[in-house]
Amino acid sequence: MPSPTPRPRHWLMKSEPDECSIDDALAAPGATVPWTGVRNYQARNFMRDAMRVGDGVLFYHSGCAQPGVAGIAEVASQACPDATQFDPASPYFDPASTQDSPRWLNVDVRALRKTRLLTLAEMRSHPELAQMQVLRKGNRLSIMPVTDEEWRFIVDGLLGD
DNA sequence: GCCAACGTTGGC
DNA sequence: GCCAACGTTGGC
Repeated sequence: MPSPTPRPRHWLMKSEPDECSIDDALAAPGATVPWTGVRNYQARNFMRDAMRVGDGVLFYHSGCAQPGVAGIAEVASQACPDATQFDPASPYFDPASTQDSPRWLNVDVRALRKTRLLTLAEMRSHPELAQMQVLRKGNRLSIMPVTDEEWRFIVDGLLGD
């Protein structure tokens, strides 16, 4: 029998630093923030079906002048209904979602440390990272798995500085 | 179920 | 601000 693909244990999660930077996350109570506002089914399903507490997270700054990995974090909760979908004042309000059957979920993410910025350009320069999903043209997913090898390469590199 | 239109993402 | 890529919507 073919062995099933193991569950990813590491993730890359994008955040716009204007909204929540690694500094903001580290300054939050318990250095933990609810990862609300995900409105993409594939990203939601990663949180719902594959993430486990303790999984490693590359905290990635997107939609800014200097995109790249800005810190290391970990998954700190299971996926629960995202409260912002029920808040008409929120930009993430989803009038089609109901309390009985919430459409959107979020995990909590605990920031562990800020690192030097590993820029997209630098990531592209490393053959070891060439297969990373975040480097693919047209990539728009805000949450994606990172392989054990990619995780080790990046974390060792960042923490070795 | 197809597919065009539309909106959003995100790097540059 | 531009534009490529892609997800979603809605008419048919």
